[in-house]
Amino acid sequence: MSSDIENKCIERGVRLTDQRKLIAQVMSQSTDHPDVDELHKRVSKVDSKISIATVYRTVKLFEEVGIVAKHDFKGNKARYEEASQEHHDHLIDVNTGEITEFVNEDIEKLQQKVAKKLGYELVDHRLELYGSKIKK
Amino acid sequence: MSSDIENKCIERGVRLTDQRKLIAQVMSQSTDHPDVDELHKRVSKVDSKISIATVYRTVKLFEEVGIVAKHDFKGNKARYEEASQEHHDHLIDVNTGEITEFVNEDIEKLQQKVAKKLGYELVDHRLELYGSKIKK
DNA sequence: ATAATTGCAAATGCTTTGCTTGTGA
DNA sequence: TCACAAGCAAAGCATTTGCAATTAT
Repeated sequence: MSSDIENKCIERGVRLTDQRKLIAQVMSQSTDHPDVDELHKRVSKVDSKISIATVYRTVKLFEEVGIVAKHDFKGNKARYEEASQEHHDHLIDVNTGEITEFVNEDIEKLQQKVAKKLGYELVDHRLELYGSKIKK
Repeated sequence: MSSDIENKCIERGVRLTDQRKLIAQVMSQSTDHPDVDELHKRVSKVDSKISIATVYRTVKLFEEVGIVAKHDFKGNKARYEEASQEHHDHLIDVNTGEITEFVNEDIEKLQQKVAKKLGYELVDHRLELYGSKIKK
């Protein structure tokens, strides 16, 4: 019954309030990458009294403890997704905003290589592809 | 005497005011990637009456006509650089904010390939590496 | 001449925060 | 019980904009 996110909260000492449980549940069910407004809309359907400040605080907290991932794609407000074990990057449809996740090991390796060559240890990276659907 | 940016303005029908000339000159001389505040500081040394609103407007205009490039690196305000003919990506020093530009054709090709495989035509992309200097 | 640009301050949009009341462990 | 969380409204921060005065062509 309790979601994966809820378990992670318990593990990581995050106090479980009704609001957090609800936000966790909505995040778990979301397959897209909602922004805070959208998240607030979704949780409001269940609890109409929940404040958007709480959504902001919760999403930030969840990010800090590694439960969700935050993305600042071009020209938009921050969007969130449940943190997954496997790293992946994103392709954003420039027409619809739709997001496709992908993994490419070759690119990952090349990034490491580039950083090293420049004298850096790679601690993070951001790779976003922006594209428009090819009609077939 | 007139900078490269000034010539581009003339070519592209951008009216040349003293403020724009000054901002163009400062951008041309900058080898780093200054944000609007920093740009405003630099131009203010020459013209103390220039408004930050003008810097915002100018930088936006220059971007629209392809004279400068805007970057929204993680967690910071927008930073700008003079648009260069050759595409490049950025490695950001997480400790100092220092930026190193790089080009990697293999990564570029792989990005095209990934997009294509997912059914998209690649129209834009963003690749940023975040690293910390390796002491030797 | 006159349409575009500036400077200023007010407005914006997203996000954070102070404070008082409510609540999970 | 009592430190922490929620709700609300106010504050912050980067950026944009309305308007009257100024300027480039």
